[in-house]
Amino acid sequence: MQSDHSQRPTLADVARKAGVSGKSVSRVVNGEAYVSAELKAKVDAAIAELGYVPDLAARSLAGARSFTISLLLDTNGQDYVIQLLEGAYEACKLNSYHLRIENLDATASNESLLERLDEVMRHSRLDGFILAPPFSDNTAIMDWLEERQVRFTRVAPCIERERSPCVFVDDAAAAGEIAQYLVSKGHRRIGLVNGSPRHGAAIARRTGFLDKIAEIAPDAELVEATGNFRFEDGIDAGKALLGAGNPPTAIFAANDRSAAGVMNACAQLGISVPDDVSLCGFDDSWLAKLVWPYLTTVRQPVSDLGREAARLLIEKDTGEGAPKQIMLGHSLIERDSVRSLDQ
Amino acid sequence: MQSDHSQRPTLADVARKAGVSGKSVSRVVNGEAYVSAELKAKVDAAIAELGYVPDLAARSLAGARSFTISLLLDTNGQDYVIQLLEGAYEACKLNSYHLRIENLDATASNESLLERLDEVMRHSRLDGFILAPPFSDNTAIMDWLEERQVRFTRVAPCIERERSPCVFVDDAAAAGEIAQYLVSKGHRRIGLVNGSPRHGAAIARRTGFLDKIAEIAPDAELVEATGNFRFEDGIDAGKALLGAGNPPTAIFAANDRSAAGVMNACAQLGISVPDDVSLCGFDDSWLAKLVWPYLTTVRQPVSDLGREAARLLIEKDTGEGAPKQIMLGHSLIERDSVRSLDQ
DNA sequence: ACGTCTTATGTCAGCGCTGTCAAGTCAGCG
DNA sequence: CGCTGACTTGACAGCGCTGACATAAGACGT
Repeated sequence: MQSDHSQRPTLADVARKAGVSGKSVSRVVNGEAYVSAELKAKVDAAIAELGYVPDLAARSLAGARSFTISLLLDTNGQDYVIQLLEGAYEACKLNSYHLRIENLDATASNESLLERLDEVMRHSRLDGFILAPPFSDNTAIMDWLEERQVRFTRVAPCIERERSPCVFVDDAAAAGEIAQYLVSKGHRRIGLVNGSPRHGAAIARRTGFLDKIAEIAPDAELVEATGNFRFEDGIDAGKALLGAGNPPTAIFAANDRSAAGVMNACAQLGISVPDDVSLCGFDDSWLAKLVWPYLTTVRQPVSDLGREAARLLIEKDTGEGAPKQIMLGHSLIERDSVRSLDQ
Repeated sequence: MQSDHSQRPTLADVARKAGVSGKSVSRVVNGEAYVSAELKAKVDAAIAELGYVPDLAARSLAGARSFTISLLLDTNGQDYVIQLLEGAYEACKLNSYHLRIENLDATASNESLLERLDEVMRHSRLDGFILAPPFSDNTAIMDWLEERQVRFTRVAPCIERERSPCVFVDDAAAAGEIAQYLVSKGHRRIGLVNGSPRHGAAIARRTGFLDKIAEIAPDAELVEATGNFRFEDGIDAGKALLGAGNPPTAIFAANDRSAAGVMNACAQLGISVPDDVSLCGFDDSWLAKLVWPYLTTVRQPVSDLGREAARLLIEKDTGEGAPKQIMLGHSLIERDSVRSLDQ
């Protein structure tokens, strides 16, 4: 019944076909040193012919590595989660790794987070962790991991970037570009909807925005509103900013979600975007095209962030002198929510 | 260096502590038959004391099962993906299973889908698949899987439900409830924004809605618009429905996303929701609370669907006479996008 | 010519578990 | 009272791979 039990060729099959020892095949597969080009060629040929794929279970049982990494994130209300996942998965697939998702509640106490982590660790062998925001800035988790000598990489950390391999975008520069863009469109009275003070990224975006404005248009008026990255915050901020006298001609919201909120406030107030007020978001999440007009925003290469973070973790062995901190580029996505005042 | 190499207790440790053979521990862990209560008690005590957790890698290497299942879905534009994932993950975690995500492009040809599946199968041992929409209605995939005797369960299938274990909600009944609700609010001129004809669910929703209207308010006027579940479709449909003379007083869109599109069309047309037109969506996805006013919609217990689908797959052994087709309840979520005409 | 180091390949045990088979125990039964 | 068959437990090989170690063949220095 189970005799057909997966015809998958084994390492031994490859060895037989190539006329070498099993260990040699293993060496080739793992890219170990001291393998002659000739032997490698023979083995590679046999592998290709048989369509051999190493068995993960056997590898992790026999060796020190588990070929499994874990992604720590909070799916709650985060629009980039899927893209992050996609990127990380891709990198894992490419390297024959498993990816485990660990969905934690970012608002939970550090103790309960660590407890959960402990549970995770004792339930499966893990080669390392990817820390997604806001865990990428959680020093308690980093301490805990380091203490246990567990490797980890971080996505979009804002603090202690040299503490681990990490990938990020330059939030401040990106926000600065938005500032530059709005100023170039003639805006001089600008509203700013801030993000959660718990996210370092929110602070970087604010600072980058403000600094750039001060640099290129010191005469500009700025009005800030507090926020927390949520849709409702955007609504409130939008009402606060636009309901008062002398409203700004443009608003920059720290993420797309709160920008969508601002847009809704506009709809409620009978204000037209972009005719009456221009609007910029941040993230280029799927939300940016679920509002009308489509949102001008900054694209973060989120799936690339996920992919690179996974790659950094996986390639610890191979990756040698490569820089451990990777900054990825962002780009301003011009859509329809900003209008020029110069005409 | 690697001497501390995970203190995880092994089956042998448990056996020693309990004074029984390793095989007996294995029997208890796997809930096999022919184990005396006495032995089970001893073993359970030892397991608890040691905090023993079976090693997945060793289990799958030694046994026939891999303790890994795969979830086939298309993340593209689907708002329920994360919830589905969460549910499936939870069930897996609970049973010490691994979950692999396979993200396929639903618009690809069946050949390329099957090719991809083949690749997936030869790269990892898999105990089975969960087919999410629209793959849950793909007979080519089902044929292929059955041919290879690979087990699978389906989420929200619309055709051949008895063909495999599956979980679903009664789309037709849910749409009928929306119909009833709108009629009870006094609406008699109603618009319908249809979903993708490729999704069986879209057809069920339409039929359920129409049938119920015919039953309880045969005098009602219905206007249909084609759609494809997308935001843009909602915009187009909304404009078509509301731009013409004698517009409907209420609109039912086949999913939240296109409902959001309708809402945008309203904003563009200067039509107020719900004052000028009432609006219902379907899914209760995140989007329902990312529009203003919040969307009245039908909640599908998506994460439960995921969880149950995984459970059905995992418990094939244990689950005996249990029904293989599970229908989960839906519920109408009344928010702010519908108004009563009776006052 | 001989030891020594580097390179290249092979042998073999064993990771932690389960499948198979064997070996017991004990009830019921002719 | 011995025998069948349903239970209950254990011994042991081996899943597919890698780590540790052994071995062998040049390269090099003295």
